[in-house]
Amino acid sequence: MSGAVEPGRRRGPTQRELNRRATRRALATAALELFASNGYEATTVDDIAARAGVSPRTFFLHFPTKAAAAYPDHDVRLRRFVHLLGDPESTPDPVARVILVLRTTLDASSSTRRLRYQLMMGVDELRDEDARSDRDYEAAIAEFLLRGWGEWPASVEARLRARATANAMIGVVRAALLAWGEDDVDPGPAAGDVLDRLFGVGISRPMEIRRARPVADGAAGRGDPPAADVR
Amino acid sequence: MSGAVEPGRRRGPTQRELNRRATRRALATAALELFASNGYEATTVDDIAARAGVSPRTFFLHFPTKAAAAYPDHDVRLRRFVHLLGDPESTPDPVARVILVLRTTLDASSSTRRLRYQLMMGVDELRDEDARSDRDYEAAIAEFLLRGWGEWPASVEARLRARATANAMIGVVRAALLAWGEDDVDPGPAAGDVLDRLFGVGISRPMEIRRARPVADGAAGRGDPPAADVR
DNA sequence: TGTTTGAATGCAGTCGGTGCACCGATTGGG
DNA sequence: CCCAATCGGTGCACCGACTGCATTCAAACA
Repeated sequence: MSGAVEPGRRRGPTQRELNRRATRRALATAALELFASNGYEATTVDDIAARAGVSPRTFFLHFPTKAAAAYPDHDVRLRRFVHLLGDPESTPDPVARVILVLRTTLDASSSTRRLRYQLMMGVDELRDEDARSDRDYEAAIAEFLLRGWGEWPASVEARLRARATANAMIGVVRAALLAWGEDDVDPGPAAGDVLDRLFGVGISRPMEIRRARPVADGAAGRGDPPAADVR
Repeated sequence: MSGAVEPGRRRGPTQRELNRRATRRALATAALELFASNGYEATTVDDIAARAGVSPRTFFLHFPTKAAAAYPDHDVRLRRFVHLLGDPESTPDPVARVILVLRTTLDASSSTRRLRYQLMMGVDELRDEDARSDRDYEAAIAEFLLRGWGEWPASVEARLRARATANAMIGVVRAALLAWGEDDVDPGPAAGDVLDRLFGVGISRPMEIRRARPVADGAAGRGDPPAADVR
């Protein structure tokens, strides 16, 4: 009865892990609330820790910087994104696929999320954090493109092409998100259309995202990611 | 004889201004040397100030952050860039013009500059600073495009289009610069070619840059900018 | 010459972030 | 069921970036 791991029966997270996640979550929400109400600069890490009911030292056990607390689920989203991208072998045109996924990812935009986004973009340090996260997306896209083009390992030219393409795409997405924040332009279609025109791809409509099957790479997948979300 | 500013006769900078520039320069070079020899993190602001022979407090009179000292001439370069862009009225296709200018700007790449660039890109905080400066270029390009398109003031769609275009371009340039840093790919042609393909523009060769005439907007120009430089 | 300006300074203090030693609860093994 | 290892959380001392404020001194100017 001690926990032999039967295959197919997933062993739940330990109590320690649960507690850990709880404090992390508490810190993240406390941070967000304080950022929203008092402003980013006016909020000290001590404030956040106090509100979350933990020691200040603990904060840095969960987030490397104050700014990072504003993007608590970056890695989850990134994983989700890569996951949506899926297997490069399966797509005839990797570029089109990336555009599709980007459009889809951007299509879920709630108004509270918009407020949060506006808040972030108004603070230099958080914009930096955002740009930093973009680099991860860029890397993911570039790698996907290279694999999709059958260039792996990649030549110098192919790497340049892939990165340039990825960066250009990210750039368009940034613009769309900015427009979303400032003028309430729906970022999904906006980015999608511009990307289509730029890369000469045919019309691409958002894909179905509910219950996407995990990619078949055998790794211990953490279950199906929930619906996509804005960035 | 008090200072009636005769037109055509430019009044030299005051002694104070010269001193100021001197200390600023001393700080910048001290910073760069220390960053290069000891690494960015290992270098304290006090070190920089000491090497520049100036009080630590003075550092922050010239640069807002430690990282900013690594990009002491950002505004000069930006001005130069805008200046090269020139009058939007004069160009049939603003996009082509931007590409031309970008290519030209990137074409001047020295090997010491490359070392410096590699150094920068290896440090997260300096990459952030770099990304921050990119935002200024993006804004400049976007505005130029809008004016060139005759969209001023701009509609929401036009703004999105302009910003998306500008961001995409900057993205390609980033990729080219990265390739330059990692694989010694000449960034000017690399970025130019990709941009040409992406935006469907005809072949664009680097423009003549020596002694470009100042833009005729009457403002007290600080004289002709010297030859263009990498970013 | 005398007054004003403003760059540079010194000082005290805030805040973000780290290394370290330690505590105490969960965990897993016997 | 108990013991030992583990590991998240804590307190403390500390560093370095950055700021506000009052002061100084040389350049600018009338």
